[in-house]
Amino acid sequence: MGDQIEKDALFNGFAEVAKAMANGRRAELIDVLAQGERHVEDLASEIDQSVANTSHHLRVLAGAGLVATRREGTRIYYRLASGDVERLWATVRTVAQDHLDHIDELAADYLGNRDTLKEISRDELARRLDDGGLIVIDVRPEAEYAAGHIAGARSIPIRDLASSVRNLPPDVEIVAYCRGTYCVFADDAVRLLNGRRRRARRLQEGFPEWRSGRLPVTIGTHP
Amino acid sequence: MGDQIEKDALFNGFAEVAKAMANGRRAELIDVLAQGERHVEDLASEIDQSVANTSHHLRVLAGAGLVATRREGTRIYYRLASGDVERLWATVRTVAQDHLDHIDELAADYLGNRDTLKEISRDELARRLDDGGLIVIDVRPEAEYAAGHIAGARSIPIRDLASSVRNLPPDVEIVAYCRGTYCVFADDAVRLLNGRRRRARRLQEGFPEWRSGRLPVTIGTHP
DNA sequence: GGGGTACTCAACAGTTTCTTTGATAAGGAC
DNA sequence: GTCCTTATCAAAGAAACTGTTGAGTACCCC
Repeated sequence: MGDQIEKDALFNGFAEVAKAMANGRRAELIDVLAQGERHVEDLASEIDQSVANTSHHLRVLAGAGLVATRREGTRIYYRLASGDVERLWATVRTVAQDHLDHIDELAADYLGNRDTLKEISRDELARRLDDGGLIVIDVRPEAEYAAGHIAGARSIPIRDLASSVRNLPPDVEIVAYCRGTYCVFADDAVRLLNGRRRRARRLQEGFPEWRSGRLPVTIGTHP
Repeated sequence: MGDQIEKDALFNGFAEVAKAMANGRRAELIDVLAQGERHVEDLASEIDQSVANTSHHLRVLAGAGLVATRREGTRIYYRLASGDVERLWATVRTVAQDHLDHIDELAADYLGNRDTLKEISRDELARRLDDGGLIVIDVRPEAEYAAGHIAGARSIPIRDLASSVRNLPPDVEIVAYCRGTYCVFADDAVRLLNGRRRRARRLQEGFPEWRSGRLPVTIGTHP
């Protein structure tokens, strides 16, 4: 017991988990899967990769135990293996944000300037949900809305928002949310709505944080 | 804003953090550094690698912002950059333990059979520290004891334990602790003590968990 | 059973990472 | 200033990883 080779093997085992996340495309997959389960073809188009490559990366994630699968006919649905994996991904983002010098710059390049965007915190939204006088829109792809969304939110994927603005009642404040702090959908939604002279704010966090905070969630699409 | 190339770059950034932990030797370094700061030569002998290779891995960790340094004469001391990094390492271990099929086997190979070893929880030890009637020994290397240890614990590195048993008062229960759940030092200590007909238990967690639980800690060696 | 869809597997070339070796820099002792 | 210790750097071969291509397998519908 306690010899060097076995110690190395054990720590290599721990490193396998990190290795599974150690690729940008796999990180994207985990970020998407944190929203809810999706099938392979869907995931491939989401991360803009070939199905074969996406499948390959998903197998790597499955090999490290980070994701699990379910078959439904010809489709295979992948999901995160547990809330621990979600927590791991959140911790990686936190450490990157706090300690990696250039992550702010990369985030700014991707997200653009957020200074002019109004925000609302999770807790404030939770309070004001009951009061009414507020419309919450989920601007993620429909599949993610179906897999779970903030109770009372309406699904308007960001691609459809421009053509759907007219259907939103005027003079009511709108809150848009998406996958999380590093997701651009809600930003784009608020910018678009502001351009149409609507009052709009962005939820600071995303759906995974809302769900893990045990705030009210609905699963499935409404009739 | 929001284009694919920039999105990929951002997620590659997040993946850098995971990549930094994605090597068994670097995982060992993080595990040792979670105990407190150490200099390079010391770390090299701890993980049984050349100084050059250890230095190389430490530069990788520093590049990802996971460790920070301090110079003291010719020595350079490395430490974890923050409690976030400690938390990240703990989360990786948790996920590996819960989701990686063969980690139990690897742990068993390294640690041996723990069935016959008595344990004590962190909370129970914290309660019984005040009562007395208990000796706590820190069986990690001296440098780790010096960097911080459980208040009231005595430093007896595992290598010195066999020759120091006679100095421990008889008929008093002994609690041994080390780096954490996957550290073998306390196991070996309890086995050795049991062999000498002493009552001994192993602290379930290690020093990092004790410290992050805000339980009483002392820094430095005693006169 | 035939044909189509959804996904995985195997092989391959290009790239990156790991460890070792030997050289170089920075600081302290004399 | 010279020598010694400590740590980093540079180069190089071996090993592992990435993304693509084309073949193969599982399931469904007819």
